[in-house]
Amino acid sequence: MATRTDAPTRREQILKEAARLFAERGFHGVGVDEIGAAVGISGPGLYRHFAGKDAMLAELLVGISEQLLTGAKRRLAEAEGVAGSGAGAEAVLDSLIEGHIDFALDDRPLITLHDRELDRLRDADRKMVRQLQRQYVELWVGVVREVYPAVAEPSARSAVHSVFGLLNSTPHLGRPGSLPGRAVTAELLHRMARGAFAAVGGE
Amino acid sequence: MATRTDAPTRREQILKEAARLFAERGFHGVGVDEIGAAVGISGPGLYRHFAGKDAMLAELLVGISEQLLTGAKRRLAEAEGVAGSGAGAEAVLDSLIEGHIDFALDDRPLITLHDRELDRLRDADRKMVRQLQRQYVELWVGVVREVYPAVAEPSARSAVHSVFGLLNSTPHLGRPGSLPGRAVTAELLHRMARGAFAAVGGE
DNA sequence: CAGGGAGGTTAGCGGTCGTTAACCTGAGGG
DNA sequence: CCCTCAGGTTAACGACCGCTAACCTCCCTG
Repeated sequence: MATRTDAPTRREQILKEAARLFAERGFHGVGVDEIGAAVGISGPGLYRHFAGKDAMLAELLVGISEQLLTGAKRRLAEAEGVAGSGAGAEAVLDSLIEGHIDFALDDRPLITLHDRELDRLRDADRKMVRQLQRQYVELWVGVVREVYPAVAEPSARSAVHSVFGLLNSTPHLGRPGSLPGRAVTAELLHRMARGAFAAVGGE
Repeated sequence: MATRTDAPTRREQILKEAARLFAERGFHGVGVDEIGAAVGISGPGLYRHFAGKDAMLAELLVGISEQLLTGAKRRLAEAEGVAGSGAGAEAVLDSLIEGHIDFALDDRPLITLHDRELDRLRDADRKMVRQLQRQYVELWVGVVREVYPAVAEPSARSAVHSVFGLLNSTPHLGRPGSLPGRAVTAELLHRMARGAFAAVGGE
């Protein structure tokens, strides 16, 4: 599956810089000239690679949602391949949390965009992103209810959304340098997420 | 101190509608004409009440920050008036959580703005908001470390930010109608917040 | 009853932004 | 050696947006 070690294509450069700028100043707060300047070309040159500013945001958001969902499905399948059921659920939940934390720590601008600029999309794109997000949430809900069978579905769904809020708080934790180390932060977030779920499950 | 039961002034109407619109479409995504239309006047009429669009956002964000900090200080003082120390810390933390949840549930647009549009402020306003936010965080950190003395300060601060992320997830919990009831949601969030802190404190 | 301020209105200016048009250039292939 | 085409460039257009100017109309008050 050829993990990409190639140099990034121009398209990828643009997407990365656009994500950073959108996260910093908001979709409407960034001009196409700035995005172009960030990759060394100027303004309208972007239109050789994207149909428009909207298309960049759409590709970013759809990409994020797909990546999250695909990763979660893979983790679920891997863990179910090992054990039959029961005790495995805890491990799956841990794996989901770990995956989400990796994403939140490594792609902070994307995490920021993910729940901030969704409404700027054209209808078709927004529906697609919403659907992917819903699938991701429902996957978590299923695992959570397997670990804590006493929790009703609406509560589980609220709990999942709230834990996402917790995990997605990484952009507020100070710039990468000031953190006490990536591994320590990841461990802290992981424990808090488990603690939050446990508080719902342990009536 | 005359708890306001009066009809809302025009200024307050404008601020409320502006908050809603800013939260829905972002600061740059809303025009002054739309804000005016939302309160029944049109466009430039707003300038009889505010110096400009920026001033509305500034007043909103400073107001939120002051309200949060003031409420937290009051709760801290009240609880310290009752008990001397020790066992009271738990009660103070519960009170802080309760206050933050009330705010997150009752003023969702403001919660959304609070961590989303801060960068659109003029330097002076942004510094003031940041300072108020910092005081609020530090107040929480102090209480958390009183309840869980084993937690180092940087961890406590990260934990507080993350719990804010958890509590501020209310805008993602579905529109007010679909919630299982305000009291139930508040209880759920409260338990999750306590569970998250406990997971950090109970090594 | 004069007058003045509070709170509106519409017209319009200046700047910015997304997008298109027209043109240029260098590398690869027949 | 020419042709093509990917990937740039600058100029410019049309729309929109924040804000000001100029004006109007009540309502209160001396």
